Amino acid sequence: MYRSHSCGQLRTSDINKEVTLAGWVQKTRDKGFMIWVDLRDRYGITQLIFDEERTPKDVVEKAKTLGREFVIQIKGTVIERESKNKNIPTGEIEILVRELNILNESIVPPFTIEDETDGGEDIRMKYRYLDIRRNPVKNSLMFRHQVAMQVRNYLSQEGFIEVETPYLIKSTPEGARDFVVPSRMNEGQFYALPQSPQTFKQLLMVGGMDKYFQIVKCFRDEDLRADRQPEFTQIDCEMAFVEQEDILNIFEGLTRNLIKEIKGIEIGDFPRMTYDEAMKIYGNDKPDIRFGMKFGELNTVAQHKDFKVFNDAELVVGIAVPGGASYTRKEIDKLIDWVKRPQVGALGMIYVKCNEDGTYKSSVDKFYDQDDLAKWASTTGAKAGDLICVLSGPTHKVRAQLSALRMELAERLDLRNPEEFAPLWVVDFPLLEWDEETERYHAMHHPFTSPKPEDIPLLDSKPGDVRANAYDLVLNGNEIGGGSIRIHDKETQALMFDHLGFTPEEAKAQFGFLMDAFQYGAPPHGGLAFGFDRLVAILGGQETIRDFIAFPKNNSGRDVMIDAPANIDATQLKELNIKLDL
RNA sequence: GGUCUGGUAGUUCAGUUGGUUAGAAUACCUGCCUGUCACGCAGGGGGUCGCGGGUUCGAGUCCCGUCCAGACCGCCA
Repeated sequence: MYRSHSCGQLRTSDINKEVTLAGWVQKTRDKGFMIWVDLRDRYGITQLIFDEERTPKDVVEKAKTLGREFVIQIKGTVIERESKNKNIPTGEIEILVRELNILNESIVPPFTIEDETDGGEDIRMKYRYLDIRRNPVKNSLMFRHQVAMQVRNYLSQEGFIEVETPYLIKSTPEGARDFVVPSRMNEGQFYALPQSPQTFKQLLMVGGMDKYFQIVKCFRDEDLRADRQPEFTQIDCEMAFVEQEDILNIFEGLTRNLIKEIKGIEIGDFPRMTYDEAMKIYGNDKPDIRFGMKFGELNTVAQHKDFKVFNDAELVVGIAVPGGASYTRKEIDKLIDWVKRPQVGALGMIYVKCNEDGTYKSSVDKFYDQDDLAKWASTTGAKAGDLICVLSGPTHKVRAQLSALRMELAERLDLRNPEEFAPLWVVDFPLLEWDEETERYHAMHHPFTSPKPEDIPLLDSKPGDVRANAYDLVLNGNEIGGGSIRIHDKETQALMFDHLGFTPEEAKAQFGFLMDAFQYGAPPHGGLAFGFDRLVAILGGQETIRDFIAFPKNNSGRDVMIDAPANIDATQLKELNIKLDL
């Protein structure tokens, strides 16, 4: 037996017990006459004491050789501390050591294994196994486990079955880039890793599984972000014999349960908003509704004067910044520079200070009088003391720009409280989206999403106006889930592929298996998938998902610890019939 | 593919207008220390200033290129 207790376990009630502990040396404090060692494991820290009067001499000598992160086992007696430490749970006791066994030594670690480490991101990723010994990372991984357990319990109780689907599947041109895997046994052919188990879960519905879920890895070969990894985990769900309303209710229940059980916060009915409303009010299909600063469209109250910039614009839109009237000229200029950065891309910004005395001072006083500006203020909901920021231009671009500004200002004004949770359903997404690059429509969600029946006549005349039975679950400005009611008959699916520019032959080659299945009594079905890493990070109050993933990739998609991806040798390439052209 | 920020001791960083032998904290090593717990005290070791080129009497500092890291835009059905 390596240990009788953990390092977080012993209390004053255990005094005089003979115990065996094992763990890592967090720190030694050698006072000469006495040596204290903080012994750490997953459960906590227990202080060991080596004393020149009470501890055998050879054991004291051995204790002097201990370094940070040595793995040791000790036998000793639990005693009461002479001076207690109120800051840790085990702070009233210590172990008077009788026997010390060094199980393994450690070279000096490259950074300190403490909550506030001295190590930067880079070095911690290279030595991730040391990083995981630290409380913040360890706790994040344990938190993830807790959320996963809650999800499994909830869905299982609701009658969902977890079914595994294959990772080696077929590449398809739709959607994100695939990671591909060469097949040795099938010369010149490749598998692809799934971007999601989408078609398989639909086939499970055809198979009568009725309620399916899976906590599953998905793979997308696209550039990374703080909240995006090339391999990530989804809570993938699908149900048969359901309408959109059923799905929203079930997964609203799951989300509400998670927030209650994990965070102890009760949340009522989730608000719902159409895609069109979200774009109009927040310029964004995943609005953060923890704070206001709603868009006010100003075309009717700003396009009647000689200000050409506004008159020529498709959309003139503003937001009220709480307390912004006190900004200095310099601060406002900096804000204007911020929206003019290439990442945001505005050509300029007009502002109106709403003074405390009820007057207005704007950067366009030459064109607009106090009555005009008062109308702007009422449209944007600006109060005395606020600053109205106004952008203009093509609708699509201006909304994105003002939305970026809204989020940036909320960040600066500290309006994004990570302990507050504001979920929101965004519904009625467009079915199709025009792609400038390929000059054709592509599916906004995916090609298996059903159009709203009443909009099907528009498919030929106004494809961009067709709405889908598609919905996203948004939490604090992040898309944490998305799904749709699927197409479940061959004819509609064929019609869809046709509108996406597939020839019938291409459709059959790519998705023939699905359309075949639809001919054998496919039930109406639909579902939803949560981004699990993101969900865990947000519940944990963090922006970045990396600390909730045990071994994440860096910005360039590399694992710096194992140094992957890497070259493979000539024999492997030959076996796979692959020649590199570099 | 693009924009921005950064790269100096094991680590986190400072380094002024280009000017003597590149600093601090922490970590590490040695010694001391009768209750430490961010222990304390004294001493010590530790640097190809990411890499390559250029300007200059002289470059950590200025210029060009390049590599790496991070944030973002594009991209992510």
